[in-house]
Amino acid sequence: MKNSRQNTAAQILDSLKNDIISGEFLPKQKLHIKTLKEKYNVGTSPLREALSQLMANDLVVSKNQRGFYVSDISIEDMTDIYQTRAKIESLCIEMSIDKGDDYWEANLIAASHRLNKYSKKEKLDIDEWQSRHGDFHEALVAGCMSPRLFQIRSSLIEKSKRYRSLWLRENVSNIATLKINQNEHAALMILALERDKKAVSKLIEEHIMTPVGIIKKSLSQL
Amino acid sequence: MKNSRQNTAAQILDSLKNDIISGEFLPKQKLHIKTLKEKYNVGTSPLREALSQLMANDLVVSKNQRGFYVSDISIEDMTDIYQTRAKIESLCIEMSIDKGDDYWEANLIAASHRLNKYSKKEKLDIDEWQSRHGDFHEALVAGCMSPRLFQIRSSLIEKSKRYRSLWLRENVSNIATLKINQNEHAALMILALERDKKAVSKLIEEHIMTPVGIIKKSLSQL
DNA sequence: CTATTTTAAAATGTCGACATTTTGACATTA
DNA sequence: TAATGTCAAAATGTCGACATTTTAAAATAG
Repeated sequence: MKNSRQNTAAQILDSLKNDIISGEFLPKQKLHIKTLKEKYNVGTSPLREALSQLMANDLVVSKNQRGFYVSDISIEDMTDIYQTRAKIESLCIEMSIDKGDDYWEANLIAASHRLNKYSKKEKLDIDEWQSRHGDFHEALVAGCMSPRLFQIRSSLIEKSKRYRSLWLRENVSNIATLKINQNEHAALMILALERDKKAVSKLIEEHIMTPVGIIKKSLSQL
Repeated sequence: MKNSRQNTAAQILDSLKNDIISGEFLPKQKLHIKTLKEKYNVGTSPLREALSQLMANDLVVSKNQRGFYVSDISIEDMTDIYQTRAKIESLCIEMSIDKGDDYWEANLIAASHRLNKYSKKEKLDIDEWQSRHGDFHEALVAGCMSPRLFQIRSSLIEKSKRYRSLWLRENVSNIATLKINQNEHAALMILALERDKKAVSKLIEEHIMTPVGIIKKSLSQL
């Protein structure tokens, strides 16, 4: 009963990824093979395999014969990621509007309803809110129907997670921000259903860029 | 004197990538660890590391405890990659037009000239042409200044290489196609310099989608 | 003759050991 | 004192062996 139906390498990959995104391992920090082996109770091979994949995900960098390091973060990188995310999201939505059918519309309305209801609650669990929020944005782009573009979108969302946690720390208790956010979500849905590509594009780009200012401040304080 | 200043894993990565893209390993083909170890004269660890990274690049897939396979190709996948590439390239160029300065313009003109001169030659080496062609398109998008977007662009070009080889096989001797191509290249440059975003966008998307029809035919004959 | 079970061969994924390279402290020299 | 050189300790990257799982061929039962 060693493996619950999964590779050791794959397990380590998840753990390491989470520990880097959550900030347990800090940017630029050295990742000593020996330490990691002890921490996760694994051998060399699966650990190095996981690190290899994290390299391809830009979360880890390696210098030849000089080991692995958590990749650095910076304001420039953060801005670039968010700008690119905004452009890609806009592209996805425009394609959704071109191709989306009745099911796309229905699912979008449903996801919007779920997010809206939850956002009005008194005591809200941040994880549940994040889940519904993610689902809403996914419903918006679901009509695009391009696996490769989705892959790019997911990858960018992953990359932005490291920075997003900074924004959440500042805004977890800030209800006002959430309300503004909620107005934007409502507007996004309406404009999408009206098939107003130009307007949705503009709004979604602004919407995604919202956290950038706050994260910038947080980063420059480090 | 074992390593000429590079990891074994990195060397294997390059070799394997090339051998998959060039078609030496066929789609869906099983990649036996033992065979690969003998072919490349390496041990288990660096080989598995290379395979891990190729997984992240979608050139290899792995089923748990059932080994590695060259990822499959299909008309749907090819179309999706090229469509996405077209959209991304269009995005890059629009940003270039927004941000490009005099140096961008000058480099674009230079790259265009180099491609143009070479395309008019009698006997042309396909590798040299490809190099100049790649440089021209890179010059077009160079003003965009987004590392992350470039990364996405490069990744898509890599992915399309497997299919592109089919197109080249059909058109390597077809001069007429090249001439049409050359007219488009000239038009692209002129429109870019005139900062006509709409027109460049439209043209570049068509330009990138050109090979799709031919590749489709080649693929359905397999 | 077909379907299930058994069994041996092959292949995968993991581990710990080893050789090579890097690092940083200490000694030597200018 | 600063700069250079030496050398041991630490860390990396690679290898081959081993345990576990999968495969597919032979044997058995229905």
